[in-house]
Amino acid sequence: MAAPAKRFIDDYLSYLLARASHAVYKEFDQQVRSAGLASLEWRVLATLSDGDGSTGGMTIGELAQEVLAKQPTLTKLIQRMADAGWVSIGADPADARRTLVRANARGKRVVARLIDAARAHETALLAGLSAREVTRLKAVLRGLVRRPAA
Amino acid sequence: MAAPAKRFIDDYLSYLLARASHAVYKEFDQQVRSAGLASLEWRVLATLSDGDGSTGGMTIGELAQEVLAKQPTLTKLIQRMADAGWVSIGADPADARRTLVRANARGKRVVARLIDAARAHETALLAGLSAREVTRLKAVLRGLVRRPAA
DNA sequence: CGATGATATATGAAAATTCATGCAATTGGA
DNA sequence: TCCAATTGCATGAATTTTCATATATCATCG
Repeated sequence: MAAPAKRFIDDYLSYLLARASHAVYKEFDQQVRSAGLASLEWRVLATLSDGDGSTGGMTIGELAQEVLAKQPTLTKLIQRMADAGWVSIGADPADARRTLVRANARGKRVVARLIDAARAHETALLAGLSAREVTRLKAVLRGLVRRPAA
Repeated sequence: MAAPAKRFIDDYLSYLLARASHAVYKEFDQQVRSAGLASLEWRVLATLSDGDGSTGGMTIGELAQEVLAKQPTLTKLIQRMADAGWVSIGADPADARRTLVRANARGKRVVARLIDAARAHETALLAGLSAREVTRLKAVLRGLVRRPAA
Protein backbone atom coordinates (compact mmCIF):
# COMPACT_ATOMS: atom_id res chain seq x y z
CA MET A 1 0.00 0.00 0.00
CA ALA A 2 1.24 3.44 -0.91
CA ALA A 3 0.45 6.48 1.22
CA PRO A 4 -0.04 5.82 4.95
CA ALA A 5 -3.54 6.13 6.33
CA LYS A 6 -4.25 9.71 7.29
CA ARG A 7 -7.88 9.50 8.31
CA PHE A 8 -9.23 7.48 11.21
CA ILE A 9 -11.49 5.42 8.97
CA ASP A 10 -8.65 4.49 6.62
CA ASP A 11 -7.21 2.24 9.30
CA TYR A 12 -10.40 1.32 11.18
CA LEU A 13 -11.04 -2.42 10.85
CA SER A 14 -14.82 -2.17 11.07
CA TYR A 15 -14.82 0.27 8.20
CA LEU A 16 -12.36 -1.77 6.12
CA LEU A 17 -14.54 -4.84 6.58
CA ALA A 18 -17.64 -2.90 5.53
CA ARG A 19 -15.96 -1.49 2.45
CA ALA A 20 -14.46 -4.82 1.42
CA SER A 21 -17.80 -6.55 1.91
CA HIS A 22 -19.59 -3.84 -0.05
CA ALA A 23 -17.05 -3.81 -2.89
CA VAL A 24 -16.99 -7.59 -3.24
CA TYR A 25 -20.76 -7.86 -3.24
CA LYS A 26 -21.16 -4.94 -5.63
CA GLU A 27 -19.18 -6.85 -8.27
CA PHE A 28 -21.57 -9.79 -8.00
CA ASP A 29 -24.79 -7.83 -7.62
CA GLN A 30 -25.35 -7.52 -11.35
CA GLN A 31 -25.56 -11.29 -11.72
CA VAL A 32 -27.96 -11.52 -8.80
CA ARG A 33 -30.24 -8.89 -10.30
CA SER A 34 -30.06 -10.52 -13.72
CA ALA A 35 -31.40 -13.66 -12.08
CA GLY A 36 -34.38 -11.67 -10.78
CA LEU A 37 -33.28 -11.52 -7.16
CA ALA A 38 -32.34 -8.82 -4.72
CA SER A 39 -29.36 -9.03 -2.40
CA LEU A 40 -31.21 -10.41 0.61
CA GLU A 41 -33.16 -12.90 -1.52
CA TRP A 42 -29.88 -14.30 -2.88
CA ARG A 43 -28.58 -14.58 0.64
CA VAL A 44 -31.73 -16.43 1.75
CA LEU A 45 -31.64 -18.91 -1.12
CA ALA A 46 -27.90 -19.45 -0.73
CA THR A 47 -28.41 -20.23 2.95
CA LEU A 48 -31.27 -22.63 2.23
CA SER A 49 -29.43 -24.28 -0.63
CA ASP A 50 -27.88 -27.17 1.26
CA GLY A 51 -27.19 -28.42 4.71
CA ASP A 52 -30.33 -27.90 6.76
CA GLY A 53 -32.04 -26.52 3.73
CA SER A 54 -32.14 -29.82 1.95
CA THR A 55 -33.53 -31.67 4.92
CA GLY A 56 -36.25 -30.06 6.98
CA GLY A 57 -35.87 -26.40 6.16
CA MET A 58 -34.94 -23.59 8.50
CA THR A 59 -36.96 -21.61 11.00
CA ILE A 60 -37.55 -17.90 10.55
CA GLY A 61 -35.39 -17.17 13.55
CA GLU A 62 -32.46 -19.32 12.43
CA LEU A 63 -32.60 -17.95 8.92
CA ALA A 64 -32.83 -14.33 10.08
CA GLN A 65 -29.64 -14.81 12.08
CA GLU A 66 -27.82 -16.48 9.20
CA VAL A 67 -28.76 -13.86 6.62
CA LEU A 68 -28.08 -10.95 9.00
CA ALA A 69 -31.59 -9.53 8.92
CA LYS A 70 -33.97 -8.63 11.74
CA GLN A 71 -36.81 -11.11 12.31
CA PRO A 72 -39.68 -8.92 11.06
CA THR A 73 -37.65 -8.00 7.97
CA LEU A 74 -37.14 -11.67 7.18
CA THR A 75 -40.74 -12.64 7.92
CA LYS A 76 -41.98 -10.07 5.41
CA LEU A 77 -39.36 -11.01 2.82
CA ILE A 78 -40.14 -14.73 3.09
CA GLN A 79 -43.81 -13.94 2.51
CA ARG A 80 -42.90 -12.03 -0.65
CA MET A 81 -40.56 -14.83 -1.80
CA ALA A 82 -43.24 -17.45 -1.20
CA ASP A 83 -45.68 -15.38 -3.27
CA ALA A 84 -43.03 -15.16 -6.00
CA GLY A 85 -42.50 -18.94 -5.97
CA TRP A 86 -38.92 -19.10 -4.72
CA VAL A 87 -39.61 -20.69 -1.32
CA SER A 88 -42.37 -22.50 0.54
CA ILE A 89 -43.51 -21.96 4.11
CA GLY A 90 -44.75 -24.62 6.50
CA ALA A 91 -45.47 -25.26 10.13
CA ASP A 92 -42.95 -27.01 12.32
CA PRO A 93 -44.61 -30.23 13.59
CA ALA A 94 -42.28 -30.19 16.58
CA ASP A 95 -43.13 -26.64 17.68
CA ALA A 96 -46.21 -24.79 16.50
CA ARG A 97 -44.68 -21.45 17.28
CA ARG A 98 -42.18 -21.94 14.50
CA THR A 99 -42.46 -21.41 10.75
CA LEU A 100 -40.23 -23.51 8.48
CA VAL A 101 -38.88 -22.20 5.18
CA ARG A 102 -37.63 -24.30 2.29
CA ALA A 103 -36.41 -23.41 -1.18
CA ASN A 104 -38.81 -24.40 -3.98
CA ALA A 105 -37.65 -26.20 -7.13
CA ARG A 106 -37.58 -22.82 -8.87
CA GLY A 107 -35.54 -21.29 -6.08
CA LYS A 108 -33.15 -24.21 -6.08
CA ARG A 109 -32.58 -23.88 -9.84
CA VAL A 110 -31.82 -20.17 -9.77
CA VAL A 111 -29.55 -20.45 -6.76
CA ALA A 112 -27.61 -23.40 -8.19
CA ARG A 113 -26.62 -21.25 -11.17
CA LEU A 114 -25.78 -18.30 -8.96
CA ILE A 115 -23.62 -20.45 -6.69
CA ASP A 116 -21.63 -21.58 -9.74
CA ALA A 117 -21.22 -17.94 -10.76
CA ALA A 118 -20.30 -16.97 -7.20
CA ARG A 119 -17.56 -19.58 -7.08
CA ALA A 120 -16.13 -18.30 -10.37
CA HIS A 121 -16.28 -14.72 -9.12
CA GLU A 122 -14.47 -15.64 -5.93
CA THR A 123 -11.77 -17.48 -7.86
CA ALA A 124 -11.13 -14.36 -9.93
CA LEU A 125 -11.27 -12.15 -6.85
CA LEU A 126 -8.61 -14.12 -5.02
CA ALA A 127 -6.29 -14.78 -7.94
CA GLY A 128 -3.66 -12.45 -6.46
CA LEU A 129 -3.47 -14.34 -3.17
CA SER A 130 -1.91 -17.70 -2.39
CA ALA A 131 -4.12 -20.58 -1.26
CA ARG A 132 -2.52 -20.27 2.17
CA GLU A 133 -3.33 -16.56 2.42
CA VAL A 134 -6.95 -17.22 1.42
CA THR A 135 -7.26 -19.97 4.02
CA ARG A 136 -5.81 -17.68 6.68
CA LEU A 137 -8.04 -14.76 5.67
CA LYS A 138 -11.15 -16.88 5.97
CA ALA A 139 -10.00 -18.28 9.31
CA VAL A 140 -9.50 -14.78 10.69
CA LEU A 141 -12.92 -13.67 9.43
CA ARG A 142 -14.55 -16.69 11.08
CA GLY A 143 -12.71 -15.83 14.28
CA LEU A 144 -14.17 -12.31 14.20
CA VAL A 145 -17.68 -13.74 13.88
CA ARG A 146 -17.31 -16.25 16.70
CA ARG A 147 -16.16 -13.93 19.43
CA PRO A 148 -17.73 -14.68 22.79
CA ALA A 149 -20.07 -11.89 23.87
CA ALA A 150 -18.39 -9.57 26.32
CA MET B 1 -11.19 -24.20 12.90
CA ALA B 2 -13.02 -27.36 13.82
CA ALA B 3 -15.57 -28.96 11.50
CA PRO B 4 -14.95 -28.44 7.78
CA ALA B 5 -17.34 -26.17 5.92
CA LYS B 6 -20.32 -28.15 4.72
CA ARG B 7 -22.51 -25.44 3.31
CA PHE B 8 -21.59 -23.24 0.38
CA ILE B 9 -21.94 -20.07 2.44
CA ASP B 10 -19.63 -21.34 5.16
CA ASP B 11 -16.69 -20.97 2.81
CA TYR B 12 -17.96 -18.14 0.62
CA LEU B 13 -15.74 -15.07 1.04
CA SER B 14 -18.47 -12.54 0.34
CA TYR B 15 -20.59 -14.07 3.04
CA LEU B 16 -17.71 -14.33 5.53
CA LEU B 17 -16.92 -10.66 4.96
CA ALA B 18 -20.56 -9.70 5.51
CA ARG B 19 -20.81 -11.73 8.69
CA ALA B 20 -17.53 -10.44 10.08
CA SER B 21 -18.50 -6.87 9.28
CA HIS B 22 -21.92 -7.34 10.85
CA ALA B 23 -20.56 -9.04 13.98
CA VAL B 24 -17.85 -6.46 14.55
CA TYR B 25 -20.23 -3.55 14.07
CA LYS B 26 -22.92 -5.15 16.23
CA GLU B 27 -20.52 -5.10 19.19
CA PHE B 28 -19.98 -1.38 18.78
CA ASP B 29 -23.55 -0.43 17.89
CA GLN B 30 -24.62 -0.03 21.51
CA GLN B 31 -22.10 2.76 22.05
CA VAL B 32 -23.19 4.48 18.86
CA ARG B 33 -26.83 4.40 19.90
CA SER B 34 -25.96 5.57 23.41
CA ALA B 35 -24.40 8.61 21.78
CA GLY B 36 -27.69 9.34 20.02
CA LEU B 37 -26.60 8.25 16.55
CA ALA B 38 -27.61 5.56 14.13
CA SER B 39 -25.14 3.43 12.22
CA LEU B 40 -25.02 5.55 9.08
CA GLU B 41 -24.79 8.79 11.07
CA TRP B 42 -21.73 7.46 12.91
CA ARG B 43 -20.20 6.52 9.60
CA VAL B 44 -20.87 10.01 8.21
CA LEU B 45 -19.38 11.80 11.20
CA ALA B 46 -16.40 9.46 11.32
CA THR B 47 -15.73 10.17 7.66
CA LEU B 48 -16.02 13.93 8.12
CA SER B 49 -13.94 13.90 11.30
CA ASP B 50 -10.56 14.64 9.76
CA GLY B 51 -8.76 14.79 6.48
CA ASP B 52 -11.02 16.59 4.02
CA GLY B 53 -13.55 17.04 6.75
CA SER B 54 -11.45 19.48 8.69
CA THR B 55 -10.67 21.60 5.68
CA GLY B 56 -13.42 22.37 3.21
CA GLY B 57 -15.91 19.65 3.87
CA MET B 58 -17.01 16.89 1.53
CA THR B 59 -19.50 16.83 -1.32
CA ILE B 60 -22.62 14.72 -1.16
CA GLY B 61 -21.28 12.49 -3.90
CA GLU B 62 -17.89 11.92 -2.28
CA LEU B 63 -19.43 11.27 1.10
CA ALA B 64 -22.05 8.87 -0.29
CA GLN B 65 -19.29 6.80 -1.84
CA GLU B 66 -17.22 6.80 1.34
CA VAL B 67 -20.08 5.81 3.65
CA LEU B 68 -21.42 3.20 1.21
CA ALA B 69 -24.85 4.75 0.77
CA LYS B 70 -26.73 5.69 -2.38
CA GLN B 71 -26.82 9.40 -3.18
CA PRO B 72 -30.54 10.05 -2.44
CA THR B 73 -30.20 8.12 0.82
CA LEU B 74 -27.30 10.32 1.87
CA THR B 75 -28.96 13.54 0.72
CA LYS B 76 -31.97 12.82 2.91
CA LEU B 77 -29.83 11.72 5.86
CA ILE B 78 -27.65 14.83 5.70
CA GLN B 79 -30.79 16.96 5.74
CA ARG B 80 -31.93 15.19 8.89
CA MET B 81 -28.48 15.48 10.49
CA ALA B 82 -28.33 19.19 9.70
CA ASP B 83 -31.74 19.64 11.31
CA ALA B 84 -30.46 17.75 14.35
CA GLY B 85 -27.36 19.95 14.58
CA TRP B 86 -24.65 17.39 13.83
CA VAL B 87 -23.54 18.80 10.47
CA SER B 88 -23.85 21.94 8.39
CA ILE B 89 -24.57 22.21 4.68
CA GLY B 90 -23.16 24.80 2.31
CA ALA B 91 -22.71 25.57 -1.34
CA ASP B 92 -19.45 24.83 -3.12
CA PRO B 93 -18.09 28.16 -4.41
CA ALA B 94 -16.16 26.25 -7.08
CA ASP B 95 -19.17 24.39 -8.46
CA ALA B 96 -22.74 25.42 -7.78
CA ARG B 97 -24.03 21.96 -8.52
CA ARG B 98 -22.32 20.64 -5.44
CA THR B 99 -23.39 20.69 -1.80
CA LEU B 100 -20.64 20.65 0.86
CA VAL B 101 -21.09 18.94 4.22
CA ARG B 102 -19.09 19.65 7.37
CA ALA B 103 -19.38 18.37 10.91
CA ASN B 104 -20.64 20.91 13.41
CA ALA B 105 -18.97 21.49 16.77
CA ARG B 106 -21.57 19.23 18.34
CA GLY B 107 -20.96 16.55 15.74
CA LYS B 108 -17.22 16.83 16.21
CA ARG B 109 -17.54 16.40 19.99
CA VAL B 110 -19.69 13.31 19.82
CA VAL B 111 -17.56 11.68 17.15
CA ALA B 112 -14.29 12.38 18.95
CA ARG B 113 -15.55 10.36 21.91
CA LEU B 114 -16.84 7.58 19.66
CA ILE B 115 -13.52 7.37 17.83
CA ASP B 116 -11.74 6.88 21.15
CA ALA B 117 -14.21 4.12 22.00
CA ALA B 118 -13.84 2.61 18.55
CA ARG B 119 -10.07 2.42 18.92
CA ALA B 120 -10.44 0.68 22.27
CA HIS B 121 -12.98 -1.74 20.83
CA GLU B 122 -10.66 -2.58 17.95
CA THR B 123 -7.74 -3.16 20.30
CA ALA B 124 -9.83 -5.66 22.25
CA LEU B 125 -11.11 -7.25 19.07
CA LEU B 126 -7.66 -7.90 17.69
CA ALA B 127 -5.98 -8.97 20.92
CA GLY B 128 -5.65 -12.52 19.66
CA LEU B 129 -3.75 -11.53 16.53
CA SER B 130 -0.15 -10.38 16.14
CA ALA B 131 0.53 -6.87 14.88
CA ARG B 132 1.85 -8.41 11.69
CA GLU B 133 -1.33 -10.39 11.14
CA VAL B 134 -3.45 -7.28 11.70
CA THR B 135 -1.37 -5.29 9.22
CA ARG B 136 -1.68 -8.07 6.67
CA LEU B 137 -5.44 -8.42 7.22
CA LYS B 138 -6.00 -4.72 6.65
CA ALA B 139 -3.79 -4.76 3.55
CA VAL B 140 -5.79 -7.63 2.07
CA LEU B 141 -9.08 -5.86 2.82
CA ARG B 142 -7.80 -2.69 1.15
CA GLY B 143 -6.78 -4.77 -1.83
CA LEU B 144 -10.32 -6.15 -2.13
CA VAL B 145 -11.71 -2.63 -2.17
CA ARG B 146 -9.28 -1.31 -4.78
CA ARG B 147 -9.82 -3.88 -7.47
CA PRO B 148 -9.91 -2.40 -10.96
CA ALA B 149 -13.35 -2.70 -12.51
CA ALA B 150 -13.54 -5.68 -14.86
C1' DC C 1 -52.43 -29.59 36.89
C1' DG C 2 -52.25 -24.76 36.50
C1' DA C 3 -49.80 -20.53 36.39
C1' DT C 4 -45.97 -17.95 34.95
C1' DG C 5 -42.17 -16.86 32.17
C1' DA C 6 -39.93 -17.45 27.89
C1' DT C 7 -39.92 -18.16 22.96
C1' DA C 8 -41.33 -17.55 18.00
C1' DT C 9 -43.49 -15.13 14.70
C1' DA C 10 -46.88 -11.87 12.49
C1' DT C 11 -48.56 -7.28 12.01
C1' DG C 12 -49.38 -2.24 11.77
C1' DA C 13 -47.34 2.16 11.90
C1' DA C 14 -43.39 4.81 11.25
C1' DA C 15 -38.95 5.54 9.41
C1' DA C 16 -35.43 4.72 6.10
C1' DT C 17 -34.00 3.50 1.54
C1' DT C 18 -34.38 2.98 -3.34
C1' DC C 19 -35.79 4.08 -7.91
C1' DA C 20 -36.78 7.13 -11.43
C1' DT C 21 -36.70 11.57 -12.79
C1' DG C 22 -36.24 16.53 -13.20
C1' DC C 23 -33.58 20.66 -12.86
C1' DA C 24 -29.44 23.40 -12.59
C1' DA C 25 -24.66 23.82 -13.53
C1' DT C 26 -20.42 22.52 -15.78
C1' DT C 27 -17.54 20.77 -19.45
C1' DG C 28 -15.84 19.98 -23.87
C1' DG C 29 -15.99 20.00 -28.72
C1' DA C 30 -17.47 21.89 -33.14
C1' DT D 1 -19.63 31.24 -28.94
C1' DC D 2 -23.03 27.85 -28.75
C1' DC D 3 -24.88 23.50 -27.94
C1' DA D 4 -24.97 18.77 -26.53
C1' DA D 5 -23.48 15.70 -23.17
C1' DT D 6 -22.36 14.99 -18.63
C1' DT D 7 -22.43 15.77 -13.76
C1' DG D 8 -24.48 16.69 -9.10
C1' DC D 9 -28.12 16.74 -6.30
C1' DA D 10 -33.10 17.18 -4.75
C1' DT D 11 -37.62 15.23 -4.80
C1' DG D 12 -41.79 12.28 -4.97
C1' DA D 13 -43.54 7.78 -5.07
C1' DA D 14 -42.83 3.14 -4.08
C1' DT D 15 -40.58 -0.31 -1.56
C1' DT D 16 -38.11 -2.13 2.24
C1' DT D 17 -36.83 -2.11 6.94
C1' DT D 18 -37.41 -1.20 11.76
C1' DC D 19 -39.81 -0.66 16.01
C1' DA D 20 -43.18 -1.88 19.19
C1' DT D 21 -46.44 -4.97 20.27
C1' DA D 22 -49.82 -8.71 20.23
C1' DT D 23 -50.85 -13.54 20.00
C1' DA D 24 -49.94 -18.33 20.22
C1' DT D 25 -47.16 -21.96 21.92
C1' DC D 26 -43.89 -24.27 24.87
C1' DA D 27 -41.23 -25.15 29.16
C1' DT D 28 -40.68 -25.01 33.91
C1' DC D 29 -41.92 -24.80 38.62
C1' DG D 30 -44.87 -24.98 42.61
